[in-house]
Amino acid sequence: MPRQVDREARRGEILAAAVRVFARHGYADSRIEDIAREAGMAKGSVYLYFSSREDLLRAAFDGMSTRSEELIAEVGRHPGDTSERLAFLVRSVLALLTRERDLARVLLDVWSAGARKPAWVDMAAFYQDYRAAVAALLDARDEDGTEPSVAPYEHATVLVGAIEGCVLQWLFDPSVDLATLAEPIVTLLVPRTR
Amino acid sequence: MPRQVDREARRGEILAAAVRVFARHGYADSRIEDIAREAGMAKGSVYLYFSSREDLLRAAFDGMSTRSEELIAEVGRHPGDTSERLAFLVRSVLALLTRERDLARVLLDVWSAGARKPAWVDMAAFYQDYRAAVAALLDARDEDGTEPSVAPYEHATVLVGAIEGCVLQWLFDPSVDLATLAEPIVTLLVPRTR
Amino acid sequence: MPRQVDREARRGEILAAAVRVFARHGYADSRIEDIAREAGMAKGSVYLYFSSREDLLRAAFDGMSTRSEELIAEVGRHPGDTSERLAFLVRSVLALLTRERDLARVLLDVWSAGARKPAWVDMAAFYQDYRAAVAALLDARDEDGTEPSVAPYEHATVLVGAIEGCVLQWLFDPSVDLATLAEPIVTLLVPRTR
Amino acid sequence: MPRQVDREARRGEILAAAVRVFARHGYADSRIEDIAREAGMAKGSVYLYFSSREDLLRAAFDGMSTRSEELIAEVGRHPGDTSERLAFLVRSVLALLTRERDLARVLLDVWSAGARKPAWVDMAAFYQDYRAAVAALLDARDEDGTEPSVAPYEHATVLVGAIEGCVLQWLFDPSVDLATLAEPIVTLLVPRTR
DNA sequence: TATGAATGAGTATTCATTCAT
DNA sequence: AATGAATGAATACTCATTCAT
Repeated sequence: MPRQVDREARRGEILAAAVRVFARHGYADSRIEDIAREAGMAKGSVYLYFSSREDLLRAAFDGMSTRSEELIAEVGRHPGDTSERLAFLVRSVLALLTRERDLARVLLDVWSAGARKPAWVDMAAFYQDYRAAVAALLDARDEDGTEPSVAPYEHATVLVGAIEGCVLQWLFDPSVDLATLAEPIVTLLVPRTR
Repeated sequence: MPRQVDREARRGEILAAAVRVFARHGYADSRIEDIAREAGMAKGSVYLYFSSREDLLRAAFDGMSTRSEELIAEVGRHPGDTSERLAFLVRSVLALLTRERDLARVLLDVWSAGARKPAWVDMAAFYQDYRAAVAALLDARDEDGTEPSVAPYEHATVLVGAIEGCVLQWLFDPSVDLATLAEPIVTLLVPRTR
Repeated sequence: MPRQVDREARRGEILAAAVRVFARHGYADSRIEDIAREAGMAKGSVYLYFSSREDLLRAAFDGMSTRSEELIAEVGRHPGDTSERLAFLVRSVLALLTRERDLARVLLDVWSAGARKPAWVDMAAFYQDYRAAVAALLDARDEDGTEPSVAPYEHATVLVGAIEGCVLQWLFDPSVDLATLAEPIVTLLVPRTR
Repeated sequence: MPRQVDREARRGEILAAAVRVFARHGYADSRIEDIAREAGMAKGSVYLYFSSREDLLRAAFDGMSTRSEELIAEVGRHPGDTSERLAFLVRSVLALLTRERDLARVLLDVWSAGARKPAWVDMAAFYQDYRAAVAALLDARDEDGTEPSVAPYEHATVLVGAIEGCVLQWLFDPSVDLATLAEPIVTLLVPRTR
């Protein structure tokens, strides 16, 4: 019997290596061989777990999107009113990306690749869901009937945009302190519950 | 010097063709031959005006950044108080990108490539200048000494981020109406002058 | 020695599986893994019985050539005169290949590989022996001293060629009825004993 | 303007080089690089004229089949009765292959590849046409109403088979004198006109 | 014996760039 | 200036074979 292997664990190791390499050189300049070396194995072994180089990038995106969805689900269980929940979301997302800097850097490649291949990764759906979740929270806040100055869906678009746009700036320029930006975003874009 | 004029015009045609091709397939999947064909000339001729494929992407970015800088300069000459100037900036940027959709799509590739090669295109500097200009406007507004709830530079980061983040969402999903998002951004993030 | 018997049986199973796979996809497009799966075992196990992929093809050829030699030997024991013996040979060969269609299809690969590697499989010797056996039969018929219109060895070459050439056509086109071709070959190429 | 090139001539040179290389090592063991070197050019240049390695093999077959068809057409214009025409066909085919030994050696690869990929090269159709042409000649001979001992189509199959089968033996064993075999084949398989 | 995970040599193909005309 | 034929470096992926268990 051959060496017993935990396929999922092995897959995870390779993916983690790939994320590190993608973060370092960018997807376009990352060679399968680099990834294999980073994972401490031979080129061919990568293909036992991933069907192609592109498959690795997709898996990286899947990981991110899964985490995001978990985060959004967690927000629903967060104590406090909707303002507090939105604040929690903003802080959590930025904290997550600050922590997982490599994953965040890969975002740039995922964005670029995802925009061209809707069949490959449904970026549109991902952001639609994201906006919808935020809009639902914003809307809940207005149950009292007060008319907000900005419609919830547009407000959600701007809030989501501000998060992503701050991440973008941080990726280009590490002197931008991402974690610290949570408070300005909350202050400016999360309406206080009356 | 008619030769000189010709040369610039030819360069412009090629760059425009490149932008169309990049927008369609993405930089990674755009071949020099595609660009030459789109520009109605032979492959080799492209090299008489651009030194490499990457040079075309850089030129596309240069075009964008020049336009942005012009826009920012224009903002300074815009009549009205700082709130109106900021509103004008937001509207102008979004209108520009809505109009130049191809250029906007190339942004994804520029971001991705720019993040890896600081020497190639100084994305950090570009956004630093962008933020600085916005922060200056925000700061001007507070000359009276009132303490704003969010420091100007952070506020600028969030405002710039919101713009870029809304563009991002629009690029993935054309059902997001970019031009229309100007008002929510203005309402939410441009402080009204007292 | 039951172990020994087991071993031979196992080898036979694998070889049979290989022949089926080779017949289906051709040697060039047959993977060791396909053969192992067809034989109901793991890839590595194949190597316990055959030293390489090529070894399987050689073994397939060996099987065919052994059968052919048996057939030729049997012809010597066949009752009747030489005409009848030759007729029996033609019919037997064509019947054998009709029955073992998979083996026949592998012939194409064996021919192709065999022509390049004399050391690997001695195709030249095989056909030399084949022709010699047929020529001997043809010659025997002429013991009376009558001069035949075609020398025995050349006649044998044409007869063997006709058999192989009919097989070839049948392999390309199943609508060619191989078994039925035995009679035309016999009529045209096996001289009647006077 | 770039160097002027006769595309057809260049294609021909490369194909000729490919045939030499295929003849030497067999298709399976021929590298594109070997072919390029044999043709005195760089690897990439081969792809300016042929879309793939397989395309080269197909082109080799196309060349052969075109020549064969020309030969068959020529037979129709050959003076003499049908016996003489058939004899001419047999002699011409064997002379052609004797002359073009490299092309003949590639036959083995073409047979092997062609049998697996009907869409790629229609071997069945090629031999059907071949048989039909020969059968037509055999049939013409019987216009007087005499019943032949073997039906024309089967006779044609055997005659075509004998030719191919002799070629096969010659390919394995150069001591088989192919050109010389024309007479035995004619004597044995081409019915004399009464 | 049997297994199947791991290996890494091997190669077809692509395409940016060059340069002779 | 313009062309497009030629180049050859670069690389994803395959798969026969090995070997630890």
